Amino acid sequence: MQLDRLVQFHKALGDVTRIRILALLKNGPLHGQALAGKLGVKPPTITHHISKLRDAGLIYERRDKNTIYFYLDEKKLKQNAEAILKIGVEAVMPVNKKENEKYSVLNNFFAADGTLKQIPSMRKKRLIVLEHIVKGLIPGKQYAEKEINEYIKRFHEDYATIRREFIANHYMFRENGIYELNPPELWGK
Amino acid sequence: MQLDRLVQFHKALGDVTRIRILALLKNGPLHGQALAGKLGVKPPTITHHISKLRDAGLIYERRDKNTIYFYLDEKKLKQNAEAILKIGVEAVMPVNKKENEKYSVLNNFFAADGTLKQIPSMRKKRLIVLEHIVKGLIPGKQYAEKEINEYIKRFHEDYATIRREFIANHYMFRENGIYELNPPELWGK
DNA sequence: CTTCTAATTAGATATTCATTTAATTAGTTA
DNA sequence: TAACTAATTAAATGAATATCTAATTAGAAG
Repeated sequence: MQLDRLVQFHKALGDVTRIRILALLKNGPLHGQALAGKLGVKPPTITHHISKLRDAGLIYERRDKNTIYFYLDEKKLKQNAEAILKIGVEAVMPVNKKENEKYSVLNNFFAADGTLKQIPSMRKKRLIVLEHIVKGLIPGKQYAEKEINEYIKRFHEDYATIRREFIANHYMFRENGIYELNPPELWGK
Repeated sequence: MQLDRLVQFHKALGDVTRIRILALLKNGPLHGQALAGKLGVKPPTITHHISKLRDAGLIYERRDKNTIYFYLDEKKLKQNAEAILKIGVEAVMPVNKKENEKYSVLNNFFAADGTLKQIPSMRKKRLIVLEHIVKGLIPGKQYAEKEINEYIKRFHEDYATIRREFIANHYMFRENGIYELNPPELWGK
């Protein structure tokens, strides 16, 4: 996933020692011992940090005798640094098509404060919205009609319509004026 | 220090949840509960992440009734994201004038592999170089002349000159052919 | 004044991670 | 082959940190 690469990149730069390594390598390649000396840390520490930077694709290396020179890949650095500016919600929110559709419907019909802006007229979208609302109710709990109305009003003023939809689409059932959730496999049927 | 700000910024983006928050806020402000819902985490988790993003200067907020809306500061985001591309060694290596001078002298006279390219003729610079070399010796330990020579040779072939400079500038003292470090307060006197 | 709601703080837990020393590997040179 | 050097790996330790539940605060509305 695109997202993980971004996180990895920023994690790689989220450390003083690594930023210093990076700044040093900007002036040209250096080998491990030189880095360790300049930064006042031990060689294994350099190995550790180098491997993180390498994993993030920011450096490459060339061997000369026993000495390995580390090079900064400035192009990759630039690419990654700018990636965060271009990222969009798609890259970051549920991936599969179904979930994605669900997400965009919810995004369209619910305001940022969680209230329902409008009841969808397309049945498919309406079901998505109903499911979202019904998820705030407790399975197995018995609700008086008044309770249900109050609950629904937190989302939308037309509680009567939504309450009827709950029943008609089998999200809930009613017995003697008491409402209760159906098991999820019946929802929307 | 400039460096710490950079680290803080990248640390702030080095986490999946925070990158997601950021991507969501790109489409406009959201409040805590909305973020928690969309991301599937609990409100305290949002508070936690928001405060990191806020500390990094990436978001600001506006209150409406009980609800606090978080806004992405896209300008700051851009500035910080690009800062890593512009950073130089100065920002990342010893800061105060004295240390800085030290650093550039060492950089000029030592090769990347740690060897001394040339013994400085200016006394001030020579002292910096001597101090650097002498720091590899163990305080309190007694060295035979041969050991000292061997040690110095790792830096420069003219070990005799450097060994004499050690004594003349009080980095070490000699007693019955045995060498030992002086305490640092005597160095260079 | 009481109740409600959104946000935050406190405290706990489990995980990640930077650093070190000691041991090992890989490659060079004699 | 043996001796050396630079780098890496292994293992240990201590600090930072992502998340949660439970308790608390701050503001709004009845």
